[in-house]
Amino acid sequence: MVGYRRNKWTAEEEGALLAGICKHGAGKWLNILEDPEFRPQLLYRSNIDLKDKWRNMKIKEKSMTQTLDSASISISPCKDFAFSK
Amino acid sequence: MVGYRRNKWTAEEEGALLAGICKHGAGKWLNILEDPEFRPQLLYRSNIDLKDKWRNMKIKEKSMTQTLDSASISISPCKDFAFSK
DNA sequence: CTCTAGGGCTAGGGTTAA
DNA sequence: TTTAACCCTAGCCCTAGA
Repeated sequence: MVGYRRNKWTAEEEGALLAGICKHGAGKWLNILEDPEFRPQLLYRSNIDLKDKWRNMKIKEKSMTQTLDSASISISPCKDFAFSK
Repeated sequence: MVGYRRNKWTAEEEGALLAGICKHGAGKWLNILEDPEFRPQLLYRSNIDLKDKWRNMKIKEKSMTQTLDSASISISPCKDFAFSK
């Protein structure tokens, strides 16, 4: 379509997504979107966008795993986020 | 949820569902499931699964209808199945 | 309470822009 | 060629009403 452009994810959006996953769980995309805690940062994203982004982030992480393993480093997806239950 | 996987329908399962519908009628999902004639092929399906699959099959058929119409072809859902009343 | 009907949402394969 | 972003839709969930 004319004027169409891809919308790249910002660091802020990624942070809101990760925090949302930690709070609601992966797969609860609409819950994350509707949470007042994350909605402001994710206004221009759909639940499908969240799902697709999480998949891409997991792929990226997986491609880094071997490097991290060899350095004895492990990642905890939620350790950097504080949120209300 | 953890460990969750999609369960794609096999040709055998679809055949059992169609034969079950021809024998018991669409909507009689539990009757179909409990029929010894079809239960073996549908062991890992719920009555809700049957309902959802039938809906999807109807959607597929509808999307083919125009093509078939233009070729003057009609489909009889039960013609390929023999069963005991 | 159980079962079905139909709307709603997700998972994963597929496609495309860059 | 690679891949993040986006599309398609079968499969699964939620729940009102019978």
